[in-house]
Amino acid sequence: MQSEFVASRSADQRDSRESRNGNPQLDAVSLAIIEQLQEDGRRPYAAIGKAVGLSEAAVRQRVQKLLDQGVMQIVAVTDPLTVGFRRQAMVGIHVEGDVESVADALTAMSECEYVVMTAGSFDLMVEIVCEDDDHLLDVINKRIRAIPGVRSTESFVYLKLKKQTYMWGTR
Amino acid sequence: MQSEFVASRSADQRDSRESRNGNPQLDAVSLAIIEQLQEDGRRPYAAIGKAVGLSEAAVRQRVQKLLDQGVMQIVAVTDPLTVGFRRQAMVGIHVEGDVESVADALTAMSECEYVVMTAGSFDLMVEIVCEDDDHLLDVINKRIRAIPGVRSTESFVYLKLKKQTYMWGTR
DNA sequence: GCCAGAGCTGCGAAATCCGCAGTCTTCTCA
DNA sequence: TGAGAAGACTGCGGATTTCGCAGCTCTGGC
Repeated sequence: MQSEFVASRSADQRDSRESRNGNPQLDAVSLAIIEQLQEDGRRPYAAIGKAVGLSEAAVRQRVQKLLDQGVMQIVAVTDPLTVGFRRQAMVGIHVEGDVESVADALTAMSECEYVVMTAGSFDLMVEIVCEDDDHLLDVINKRIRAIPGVRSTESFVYLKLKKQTYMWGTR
Repeated sequence: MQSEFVASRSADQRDSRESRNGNPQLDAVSLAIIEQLQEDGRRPYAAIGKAVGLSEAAVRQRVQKLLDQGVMQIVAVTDPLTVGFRRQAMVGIHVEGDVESVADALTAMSECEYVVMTAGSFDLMVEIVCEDDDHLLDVINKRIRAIPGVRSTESFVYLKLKKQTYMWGTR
């Protein structure tokens, strides 16, 4: 299973040249490769090579490295509604004590699709994907509020998803 | 370019059998195919076929149909930080008047990665990806607040992305 | 100058993709 | 009730892509 990002990576996965924040430094060619794959994740290496000015083999090696490093992943993404998850919500969380440990507990929950630590009136924001209202209620009231350190929550139930892109770096 | 979801689809793209909300109904086999591609977007059709009990050609036809229908897309997703976007934020928006038109305006902005209409104390929530603080400030104060109907906004700057998955339907 | 490592190219074999013809089932309608 | 249309699947062969590897070039360290 590789469809998960975790912010920190182990040392042996890092590139030799890395920037201040510990992430590998990408050159223009790698960015161009990523752009190609953001348009179509199954585009052949030869076609990408032609677009970015590299041989098929070189593109293949770069893509493999980007995947190994965790810089990028190639996956199917779906509209949750279509796949049977009828309730989604963003939940803002106020924490007392250690925010990181609360975040870890949330990360471990399969219903939490997206967990981010924020500055502002919430300490954490979490996106939740559920099958129905009962499921959502259960997750928020029983599971999230039961985590030690969670002081209060505020929920924003999704009415309509208007846009969802994956085009970072294509601007 | 196909890396964008829009919630409403034109009539001719719809499946013959569709559920109440207008989305195509997926059977267990299509879900299983999606799961396979959520683990690895480049997995060969033959391997998927073996896993779900279908021929290579049948898998290929189903995948093509899922892509055409907009149920799923196969794309590269990246860690924005690695690709040079150092500031991300979730912005909650209070709207007066037509929420949909504000949402459309936000959808048109390339910095808005994610736009969703919500119930709760915000009418809209938007995820923004920027290169730096100046860029973020410009987007929020100059661009978003300039949209007619936007009454006020509240920002939550990302400190740390803890989890980001694409595993809907894999539970 | 020499070595080691990283990155690229070219190439042949193996695997995959792709289009198509044919089969089977279901559904519709006269 | 039967003809016919539509949808979905299989099998197959040719085209394309992927994959592994040997060899080349460039760079940095010593």
